[in-house]
Amino acid sequence: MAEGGFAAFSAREVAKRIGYSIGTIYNVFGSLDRLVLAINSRTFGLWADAMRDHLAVAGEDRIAALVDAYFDFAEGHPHLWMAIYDHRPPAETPLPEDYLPRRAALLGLVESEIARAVPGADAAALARSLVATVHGHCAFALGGTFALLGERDPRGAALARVRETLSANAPRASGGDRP
Amino acid sequence: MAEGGFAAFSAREVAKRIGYSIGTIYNVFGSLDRLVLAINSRTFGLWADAMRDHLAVAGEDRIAALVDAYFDFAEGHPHLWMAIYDHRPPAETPLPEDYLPRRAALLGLVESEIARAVPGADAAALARSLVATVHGHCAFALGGTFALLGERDPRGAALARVRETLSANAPRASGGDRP
DNA sequence: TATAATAATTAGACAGCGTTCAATTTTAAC
DNA sequence: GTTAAAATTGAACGCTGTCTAATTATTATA
Repeated sequence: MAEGGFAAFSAREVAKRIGYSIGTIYNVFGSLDRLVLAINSRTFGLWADAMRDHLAVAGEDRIAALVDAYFDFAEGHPHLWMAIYDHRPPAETPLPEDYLPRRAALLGLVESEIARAVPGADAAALARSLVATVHGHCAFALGGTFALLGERDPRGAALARVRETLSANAPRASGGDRP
Repeated sequence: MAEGGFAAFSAREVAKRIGYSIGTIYNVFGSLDRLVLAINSRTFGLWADAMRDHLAVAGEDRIAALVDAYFDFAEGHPHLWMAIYDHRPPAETPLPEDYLPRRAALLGLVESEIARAVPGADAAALARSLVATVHGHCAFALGGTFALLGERDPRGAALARVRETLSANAPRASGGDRP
């Protein structure tokens, strides 16, 4: 998956590489969808770890560190990152038991920083929306859309948008986060 | 494509439905990638038309109309819309001749409105970034991510983010678009 | 109109895919 | 050592994208 991405991914290739037969893959995971979900669940864990590492060595601008960590992981593991969003299993496909907790943990990291940066606001709602904002920039960056449109600093644009939102939702003054 | 989406799309099925053989499809389009690109190119045209229709009947809040048009088209043709972003052809795949112009026309619609709303700013850069912002919200809405995270008003969130950015980049005062 | 040249169309062949399942091998328990 | 349970296998099925030789249809020319 990390090599060829979601489109080139195949259960048969997995079986070949780990030295098992295709049948065993299906006995363990049940379907290709659930195998991919297991991989994506693992990716959420890796992603959260990378985010925590970034935050641990971050200076006082933890928001910039967050955005950087987001982009760094996506650019460092583009196929793993894209597989999360490229894969659209049928709604009834059961999720691996770790899937939701790991995904929630990842969002929780963001939410904590938002809550710290903007104490009064609805941190959960802001976190969801700002993750969507950064995701949009990251998706356009990795997918080539930004290159097509002449955008050369996706990170900078994403960070600018995040800062604008945090400023606008800051507790007291509405013009910035610095008196 | 509109029925089953990108994952379920097949050149053989297309051939069957239009009453031609699979070979003819390949003589005309050359590869599945280029067939999908032709479909996506058409989708950009449909999308731009829908945006223009929305703007034509919009009130004075043209920014809200823009965001609404974006979401309306994506929600009205989810598979067509997703196919644009789900499809990742090899970089060397030649694009249909209308592909780039149509895509540019779509962005141009946004850019014009941004330029009107925020006269002084770099409308092109803002348009790219705000489209990414709205795209992120739309992708999370259609992909189910927002449902998973408890977000119930993706449109409202997207519009709020756009307004914050426009306010922050407004020519004179930095606190709002209304004196 | 008859013929030659060009274009359009076809369907079979190939390798690979996800999925299923009866048969087999390995492991564990007694 | 024997039996019960678990794990593993790979062939079979219908599907996919892609290629290509053969065929048909169309057009231009004599």
